[in-house]
Formats: sequence, C-alpha cells, structure tokens
Amino acid sequence: MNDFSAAIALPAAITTQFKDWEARGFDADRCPMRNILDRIGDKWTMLVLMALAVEPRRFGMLMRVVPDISKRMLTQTLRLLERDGLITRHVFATTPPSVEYRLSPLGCSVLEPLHALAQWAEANFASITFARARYDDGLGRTDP
Amino acid sequence: MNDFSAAIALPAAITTQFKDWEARGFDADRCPMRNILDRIGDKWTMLVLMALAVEPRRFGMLMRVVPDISKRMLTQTLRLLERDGLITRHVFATTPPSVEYRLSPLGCSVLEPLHALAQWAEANFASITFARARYDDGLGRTDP
DNA sequence: CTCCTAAGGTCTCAATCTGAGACTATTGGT
DNA sequence: ACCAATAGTCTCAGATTGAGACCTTAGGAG
Repeated sequence: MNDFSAAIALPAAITTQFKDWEARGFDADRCPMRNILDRIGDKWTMLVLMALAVEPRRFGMLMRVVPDISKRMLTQTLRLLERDGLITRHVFATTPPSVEYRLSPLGCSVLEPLHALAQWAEANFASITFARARYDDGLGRTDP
Repeated sequence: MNDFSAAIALPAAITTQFKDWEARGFDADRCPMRNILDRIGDKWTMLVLMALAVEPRRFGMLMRVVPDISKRMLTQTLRLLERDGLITRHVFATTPPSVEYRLSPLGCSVLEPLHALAQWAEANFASITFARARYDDGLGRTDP
C-alpha cells in the first residue's frame, strides 16, 4: 500500500537522523546540514570540488575545466571553500604570480559522500530523463 | 609531501569517475552530474527531500517544517521534483482540497547518498566552524 | 625604450532569480 | 452574510549572478 517504507534498504537510520534534525528546528546556525548545504549546495561548489579531486589546479585551469563558470563566481566559490578549510591556496612567485588550489584533508573527505551522489546520478539519470519527458508531455501530473 | 592522495581511503575510484566526466566535458545536457546538481544542488531541494523522508506531507506542513522557505519557492521546488519523478502529488477532495506529497521509489533511493552527505556534515561541522573562525580572524589565508 | 602578453583577480552594470506578501477559489460552519 | 482553511498564483522590490572591462607586474619581441 505504502511503497514509501519498503523502497529503500536502510530507511530507519536515515529517517531517524532527519527527524532528529527537524525536531531541533533546522536552525540555520546550529544545524550542520543547513550549514553545509548553504555552502556546498549551490550551483558551482560541488563541480569545483570534483575538478580539484582530479588534481590540484590553478585558477585558469579551473576556469577552463568547470563549464560556464564566470571568474566572479569561481573566485567567490574558492574563497568560501578556503574559508571553510576544504581547500588550500598556494601562491607561486612567478610573473605574473600563479595560484594553485588543492583539496585539504577535510576537502578530500567530502569526496566520499560526493561520490555516492555521483554514483546515484549516473545510475538514475535515465529514469529522471524519462520522467521529465513524460511530465512535459502532460502525462506527468501524478494525480490530476 | 602531498597529503592529497593519502587523506582518503578510496581516492582512485572517485577521481577516476570525475576525470571521466571531465573528459566528456561536463556537458550540461548529457552529463548526469551536471543535470542532477542543477536540480538537487540548490538551496531548498535537499531540505524538502529530507522533510519528505520523515513521512508524506502536505503543502502547509512542508511550509512549517522547512525553515524560511517561501510559498513561491516551495511550490517551484515541488513541481521540479515531481517533474523529475522523485516525488508524487496526491490531491484529496476535501474542502478546501488538500495535497499530499510523498517520495517515489526513485525519490527514496536518493536518500542514501543524501544520508552519506548528512553524516559527513554532522561529523565535520566542528572542523568547518573552526576553520571559518580562523579564517575570519585573518589567520586563514593559507599562503599569504 | 615601447608594446604585448601572461595570471589572477576586482569592479561595474545589466539580466535573472528570490522573498514577502497580497490576492484567488471553494464550501462548511456561525 | 461572513469567516476560516488549503494550496496555490501574481506582483514588485531586493538580492544574486553573469559578461566583460579594467588592473598589476615583469619578461620578451621589435
């Protein structure tokens, strides 16, 4: 009847955690998830982290590798990641000076959950594309 | 010398995947990660998914439970999730009509990677807060 | 000399997106 | 006749983002 609780292997641990946070009010300052999502849950951050996962890279290289990002947003994203200790910044005294960014150990550790998300994305991309097409054909409204 | 490759247990599988996608250009239409991030990588979507992970919920309840979200954004977020097949929408003919949202099996399956991220957030929240304070005290610039 | 280029930014302005809150529809209750 | 409740939509002001001009410094070309 309710496909909800049966569809996934470990719902208890998951829903418990979410229920827990919810009970504490998702308070913006104290809730870890709120905090972390405000940082990495945006358009560019995960992409930048993934680009740095391949190898340490300089600003210009990141511009080339992260698609469609503007200088402005790349700068901002890198500053915030540096502030949070996920990446480190190294200036080399060439002329003009070049700057390399690399993941810190903390930054490396976030690759694991990011990888989980990536795996999911790859595994379910087809389903999503299909659902999207269906919805756009007007058949999608689940309960019209 | 390079703490990069040693800091995490499974870097090879991860970097390989990212390198792979990068080689294919992160093309906005075809890259799964790009697609998925454009959808769930925003300010509200993960929070809404988490709220629905606890139990199926009606619009008004979601408003109360997801902190600071506006009607406008909640509506938009729910529509996009429905379009992508992650949630379903059920109208009940009460007066006024009420609408319940619940995770689809596909939506349930995303809880797993989301949970991984949540675990990471909880485990590393203190480190991040510390790094942030350090940076804001002007000590943060990694290589001034 | 003088000009050009490189890298990594910053700054400005226009376009886009978001938030707050007014407004809508329907019908049972007072 | 009027109010309340739910799930939205609509509008407008304010916040965020993107595109691209501009800045700095020193080596190499002419």
